[in-house]
Amino acid sequence: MLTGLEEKILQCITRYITQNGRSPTLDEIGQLLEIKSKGTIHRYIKSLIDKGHLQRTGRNWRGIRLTGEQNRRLTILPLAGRIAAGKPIEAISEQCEINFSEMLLGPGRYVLEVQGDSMIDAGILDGDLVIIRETQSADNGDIVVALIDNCEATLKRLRKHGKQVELIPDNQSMSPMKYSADRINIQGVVVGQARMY
Amino acid sequence: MLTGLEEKILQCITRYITQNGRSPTLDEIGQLLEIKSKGTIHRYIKSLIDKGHLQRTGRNWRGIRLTGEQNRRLTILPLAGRIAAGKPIEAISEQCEINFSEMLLGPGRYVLEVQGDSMIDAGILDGDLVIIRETQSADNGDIVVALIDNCEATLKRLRKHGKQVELIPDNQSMSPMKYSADRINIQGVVVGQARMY
DNA sequence: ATTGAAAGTTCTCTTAAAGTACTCTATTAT
DNA sequence: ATAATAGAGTACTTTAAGAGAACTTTCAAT
Repeated sequence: MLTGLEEKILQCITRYITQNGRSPTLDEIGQLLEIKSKGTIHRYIKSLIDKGHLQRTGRNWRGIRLTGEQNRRLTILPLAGRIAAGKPIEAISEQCEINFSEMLLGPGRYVLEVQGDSMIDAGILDGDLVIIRETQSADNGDIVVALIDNCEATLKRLRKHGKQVELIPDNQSMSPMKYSADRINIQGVVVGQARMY
Repeated sequence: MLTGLEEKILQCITRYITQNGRSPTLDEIGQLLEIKSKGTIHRYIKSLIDKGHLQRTGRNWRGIRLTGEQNRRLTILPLAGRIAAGKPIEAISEQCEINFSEMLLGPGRYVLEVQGDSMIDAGILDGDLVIIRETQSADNGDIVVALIDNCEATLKRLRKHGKQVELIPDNQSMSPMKYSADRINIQGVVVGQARMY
């Protein structure tokens, strides 16, 4: 069980890490909580480590880590339910959490900002972010980052016809384009899409 | 765990490589970061190599490579650039990272799975996830989770007209609905949207 | 092939900042 | 009264960061 101060310090550290990407120093914690003595802070950090809520990486500065339990909270949000027009929110029983790290993490992931409306029917709007997994190969129907003639890059849906490759915009007012396979270089496939309001 | 300088040097190298296509010399890094001693730079390059964030190709000049390991950070992904149909990927120099934790974290965040097509013109499709920030108040134009008569919940765009509240679906084939303000309860606003493929 | 400038490597020395280990005191609940 | 919690403060150790000297290696011009 945590005491009041332990709780406050743990929250403070969690917030600091999520905001700044690295852990705070003792003095910074002290400033945030208006505690003047870093000796005090240190004592409670230590008891939090003993209780298993924090870890320490070596003796480095800013070497406080959250334990796995808390770390998971960073990319997991509660999935409250389904929402549809005109119905109460339908509570979900089985899977009650959404883990974004599956989408975000992994080797060769990076983000592109989408410009233009060529994928609008797939719900990818101008300004959206797409998360790309680097790969040279892709399946039919995948949305891919394709390099045409080693020069132009574009985001389109892929369809292969033998030695022909078709790049299909998901936009009714645009037409698909066909290329011979050797002109097209797949750079990656879209594994996620996100938008912030 | 990276120290402040290690972090700065890694960022500096990444930016230099994306801008110039080759890695910088120690002195160039020193100039960019206003560090006079290349011995210092070298020390941190070395520890970055030890920690697996950089590689060295033989003993050539400008022989530093990125490993991609640094992309693994929790909710921060590199923003590689903008992509538009028919143009090369436009490299982004200023902000080269996207921090998803801003969207995902914070008090009172939860996720709903969207059912139906009522917000399709806003790029929110059936099956998408929306990240909600709990709040009772919202501004005109916000997409909100609204509770009608304490019974039905719905995801709509909000417009207030005095004591009237309009809930507008972003779907041309559906019509807005007006309610008196006391029948509507705002439960939260959409702060993000995500889709996984 | 030689050579000199540029780049990289390996040290030592220094300073400021951060972490650790204590002691002492005050408050509060049991 | 006693124990648990909370805080101040002091002294000390360790780490991060930087300067700079001395050295080796690489590269390109001759």
